[in-house]
Amino acid sequence: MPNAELPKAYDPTEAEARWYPTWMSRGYFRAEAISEKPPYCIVLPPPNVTGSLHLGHAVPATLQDILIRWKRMSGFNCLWVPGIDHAGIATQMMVERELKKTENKTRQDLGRAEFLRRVWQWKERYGARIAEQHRFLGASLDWSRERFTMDEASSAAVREAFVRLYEEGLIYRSKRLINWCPACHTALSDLEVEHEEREGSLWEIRYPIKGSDRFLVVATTRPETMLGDTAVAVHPDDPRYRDLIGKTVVLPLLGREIPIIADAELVNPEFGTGVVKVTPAHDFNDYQTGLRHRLPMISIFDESARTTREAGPYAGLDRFEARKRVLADLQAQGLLERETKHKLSVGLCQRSGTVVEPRLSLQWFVKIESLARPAIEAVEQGKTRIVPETWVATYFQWMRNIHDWCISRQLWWGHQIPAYYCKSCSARPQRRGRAEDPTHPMFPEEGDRAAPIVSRERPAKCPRCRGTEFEQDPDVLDTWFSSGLWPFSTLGWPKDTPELKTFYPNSVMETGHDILFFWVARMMMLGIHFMHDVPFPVVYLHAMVRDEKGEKMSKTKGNVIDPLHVILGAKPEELSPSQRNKFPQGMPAYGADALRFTLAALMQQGRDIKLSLDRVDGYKAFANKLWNASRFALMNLKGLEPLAELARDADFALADRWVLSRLNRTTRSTVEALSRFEFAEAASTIYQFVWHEFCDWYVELSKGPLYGDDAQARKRTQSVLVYSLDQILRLLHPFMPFVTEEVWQKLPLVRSVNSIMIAPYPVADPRFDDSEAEAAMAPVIEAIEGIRNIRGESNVSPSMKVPAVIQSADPAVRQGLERWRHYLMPLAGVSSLEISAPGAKPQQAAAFVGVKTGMEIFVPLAGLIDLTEERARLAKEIQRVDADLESVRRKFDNPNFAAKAPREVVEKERARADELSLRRAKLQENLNRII
RNA sequence: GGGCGGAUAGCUCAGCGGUAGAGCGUCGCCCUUACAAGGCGAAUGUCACAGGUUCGAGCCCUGUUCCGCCCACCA
Repeated sequence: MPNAELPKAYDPTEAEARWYPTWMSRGYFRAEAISEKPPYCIVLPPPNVTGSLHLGHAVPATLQDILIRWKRMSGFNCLWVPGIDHAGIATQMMVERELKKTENKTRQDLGRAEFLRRVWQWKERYGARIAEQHRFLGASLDWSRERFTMDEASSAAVREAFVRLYEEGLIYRSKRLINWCPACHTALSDLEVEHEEREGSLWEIRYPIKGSDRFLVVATTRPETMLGDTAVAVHPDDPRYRDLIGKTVVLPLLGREIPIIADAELVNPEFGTGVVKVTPAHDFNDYQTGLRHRLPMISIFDESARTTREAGPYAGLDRFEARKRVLADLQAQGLLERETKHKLSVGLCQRSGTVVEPRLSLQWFVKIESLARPAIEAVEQGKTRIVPETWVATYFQWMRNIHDWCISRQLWWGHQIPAYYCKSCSARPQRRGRAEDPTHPMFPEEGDRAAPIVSRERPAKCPRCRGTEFEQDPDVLDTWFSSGLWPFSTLGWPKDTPELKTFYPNSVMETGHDILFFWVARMMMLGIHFMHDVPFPVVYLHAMVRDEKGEKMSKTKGNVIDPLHVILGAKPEELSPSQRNKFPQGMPAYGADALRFTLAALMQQGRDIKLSLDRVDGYKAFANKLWNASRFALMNLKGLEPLAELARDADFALADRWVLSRLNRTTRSTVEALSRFEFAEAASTIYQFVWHEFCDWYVELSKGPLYGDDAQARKRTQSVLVYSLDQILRLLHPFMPFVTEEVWQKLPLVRSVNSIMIAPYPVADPRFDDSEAEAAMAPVIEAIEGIRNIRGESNVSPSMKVPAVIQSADPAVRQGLERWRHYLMPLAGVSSLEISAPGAKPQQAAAFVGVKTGMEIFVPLAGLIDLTEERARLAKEIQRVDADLESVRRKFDNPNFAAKAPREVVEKERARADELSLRRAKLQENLNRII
């Protein structure tokens, strides 16, 4: 029989390499555009093409594959869309960095077209790598529908969305103060700015009042921006300064005369000196103040945050150098009153870490309010449910305070904005490298003088002057603009495709909570706007993977783990230094199944999970356990015909009924947990059953009939074994696709399909629920455990059989034990078993008293047991029972307990008190016997 | 400044009103013919602190202390 040749240990690497290509070539991953089956669709959050995947990416791949495989086996027409995100700014930076390193060139050296060619090369390289990593994870993605955010179809969707929003007045161009990264030379959205608390200073500076020898003392954390001050503000009700409102101060260093204004919004009279310098072009508060008071706006920094000629004698300096010079000169002129330590929060560019500089510039925006409102309502009305619910408040808080979205980026890699400037009649788009004309500040309400033509295609003729030469807006769109269309752009939108009809809305959005705003919120807004329906009824937000110390995985920290290293193993030289420390011999191949099961098992609904490779090792052992249980079965199936179905009316033995009942309950709990996205619950339910019920008990109990003479009992046991394994494998398949397929193929089953991945998912069948069998097994298990306890405590070798005496006052317990004594004896290692009503107790025997049934178990071990130890053991047991008794008594000592607590509870406690008293009495009796 | 998590066994975490649990690790006995990646047994907790509600509180409420995260234009 080939089965006997099964190796003792499961080799994941070998099996995993075989199955993925098989499944793929048979087309199991492909969805039908039109089908009788109910649709189920998930779009994979497209990973950034900045590099290869790290272990964090294995989470969405695993969880979504679990859902997809479960639903596919449950009869759904499943579509799981693979894709990759061009990740504009991030990828451009990676390629620029590589270019600098390998060729010592900048993107400007190459020019836009050549640089883009290089980025596309990068995309091909890492895109392929990412797809490969997903395949090794076992992700059953429909590769025939793989997409990229910058492929032609996605680009068409982006242009369509942009033009429609523009025509609806929801996209506009405006000169505003935006977040600018002086290193990346681009605008950023609010979300792309990360805040960090830093130690800084608060400087107090004297501004001389014109025509007086008095000063106004302003407080600032950024003294260099005074070069761009166009006013000084005080609170209108501040008695200290009321008389100065409307007067003029002379800006130190530059000598510019600026007004003293009153502004209740900007100024908090309690803070600092109660006087605020106003720099509208370099601070968001000051900008608003500037708009309110129509102040001039002077840009003193260029795109690299170096001072412009507006800074007069300070022109041409880096902003931090400018600060030093300004402070030194103020000091020299005696205008610096004092410096105090001050904590402040600085904005940093998410990608480069550079301190962001607010900057006045012409950008494209999405008018957000009318898009946000329906997205808020959808969650309020439960059209989209957020799981875990704790994120709902966060979603609302952000959505209700949302600002217009700056979507233009001064980058090369991305979707170029479909706006065209006629070369002959309209003003050219402004060059952003130049400082804006300070004497003619452009206010948003003044509109856009250089109105472009916004169009899906490059226009043929200018409608104003008939010109035919156009220049396309050089800017590209924020990466998240195209991602926001993903749930429908991947299905063919704006074309009216069958896929769109079948799979929109998607079934669930499964992603990390870190991109709730970046991505989920935008999909909600754009999905509802363009498709008139929410993009998905459920958002499941998973926790973030951290390393075992709880730190974020990042390349710079060197704690990123390549999922392929975990799956396939890695040589020492392939590992990062910190990993090599832990794995000096290299990383072992844990296999995709073990990795996936670990991620599922750790996926509690917290904020983050700490991944330890020791856990992966534990679940690798689980795969091996399953393998060996199957191997045991296969070695003992001689004579069994391939199993079609388990006869429900067979004359099952207690163990059969018990395991079928437990299996059935496991099936029910697993499906319920999956329905609630409780991956950890589902995984541990199966784990617990497979290892600690099926393997520990049923497999052991099956040895009797399998090795015995009763042919009918053998056949029945074989059938239950095969049936149970079949169910277990199918239950487990979404979590551990490879080992389950590998084993399932070897089982003698009558199959209607030739892969487990398209076999039906188990359904709980109430007819298998058998509380009676479970109750009947309880005393058997208790007796076995009691005897094992005695043996273990006395260090009796497993090979040594011992006699046992069990006494119970309950005739039903006695009967059960008598009937199933052939279960008890081999599992407890008992040579002779005597079952009786309580009576004379054997001499020289160790004793154990059952917790629930109160049965007394005696193992006469004359000469083997150490009486001192036995005494200590019983005494300790009594102590423990006393503690429990004490806590129960305390309840009854309180008269309110019996009066107010529910009757069931009181009864339960009373029964428990009786049980405990009985147990205590017997333990004491046995203790006395020894003494 | 606002908001949200977390604090339970050595470690990682379940439990969220009625007998404190799991996995890993630790300790003992075992190569018992599926599995030593294994079997059997054992030990281990002022459930962060202080109040309150309740017959009864890791669990609910209030406050405190730490740790972490998110949002926010107070110089």
